[in-house]
Amino acid sequence: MLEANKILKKINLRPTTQRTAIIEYILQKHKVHITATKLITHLKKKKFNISLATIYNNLNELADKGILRKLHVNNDKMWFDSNLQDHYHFYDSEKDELIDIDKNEISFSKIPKIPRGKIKDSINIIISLKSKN
Amino acid sequence: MLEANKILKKINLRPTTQRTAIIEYILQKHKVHITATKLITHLKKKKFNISLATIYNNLNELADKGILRKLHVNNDKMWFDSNLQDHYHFYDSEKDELIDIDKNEISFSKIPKIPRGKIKDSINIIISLKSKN
DNA sequence: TGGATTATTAGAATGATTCTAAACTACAAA
DNA sequence: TTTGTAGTTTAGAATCATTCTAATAATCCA
Ligand SMILES: [Mn+2]
Ligand SMILES: [Mn+2]
Ligand SMILES: [Zn+2]
Ligand SMILES: [Zn+2]
Repeated sequence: MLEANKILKKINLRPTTQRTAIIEYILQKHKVHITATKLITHLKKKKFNISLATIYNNLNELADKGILRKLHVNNDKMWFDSNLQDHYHFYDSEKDELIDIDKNEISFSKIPKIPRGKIKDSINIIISLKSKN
Repeated sequence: MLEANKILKKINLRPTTQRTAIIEYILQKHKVHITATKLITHLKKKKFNISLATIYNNLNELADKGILRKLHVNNDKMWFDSNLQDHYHFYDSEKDELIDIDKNEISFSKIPKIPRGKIKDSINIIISLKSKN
């Protein structure tokens, strides 16, 4: 059984050709940052036909099941991240590309006091890059 | 001359009633995080009529002139921040509200190596909050 | 194998933002 | 003051990412 389909079985989703294609893309690259548009473009280039709605349905479903994580980078589009570790990102705006920053590449010597009655839900750190002059 | 209009004169924009209203709102609260929709709702409540296009035109123009800063929080909408200091944010998703974190409330004991050929453009830190239990 | 459940899809709907082009206003030169 | 011009506002259309709808198709398992 395909690795992709083992994953689908584990999370109780039927192994359709569309899902398998999406998951195989994710597995192949191991650590992926992808958007719906980038993914459909990639698949269409490989002559694999799929609708945009299916891409969204599945990326969101995989995020719900904890296989992917959703990232807000800028207001343009939703990113899906296959790296499930705690980590942060560089954003290369010229290439429109995210680069992982391992959790232990950043450490804090001082962290802010959380407002009372609240607890931390998630920390999002994005370091935007530009070209050296 | 109104404080708002002094600002407009300094940045070479004509003091229209719409602009004056927008800037007065920003000044009154001193440190503001606002979105276009929140602002138009506020102004309409005060019986001040203005079009959404004008809100966007002006918030963007003020951002261009360095009077406001644009913030990406999530993909829903653009935020405009009147706090020009280097700082970070808590995001209270229940209230849909941003809270400033002063630059010196966070310090780093380790910072990641910037990829070669690139330099840091901006650092964006958002700590999303949820209610305790 | 049949029927229920789940999935895919095209196209419509939604929401934020920008664009267009026409009407209006501020400003300053005469 | 008047008036021409550049700058501004506006309604509504356009755009783009995303979600929804409801019809069709595939998967599953009794
Ligand atoms: Mn953006
Ligand atoms: Mn969002
Ligand atoms: Zn990542
Ligand atoms: Zn702020």
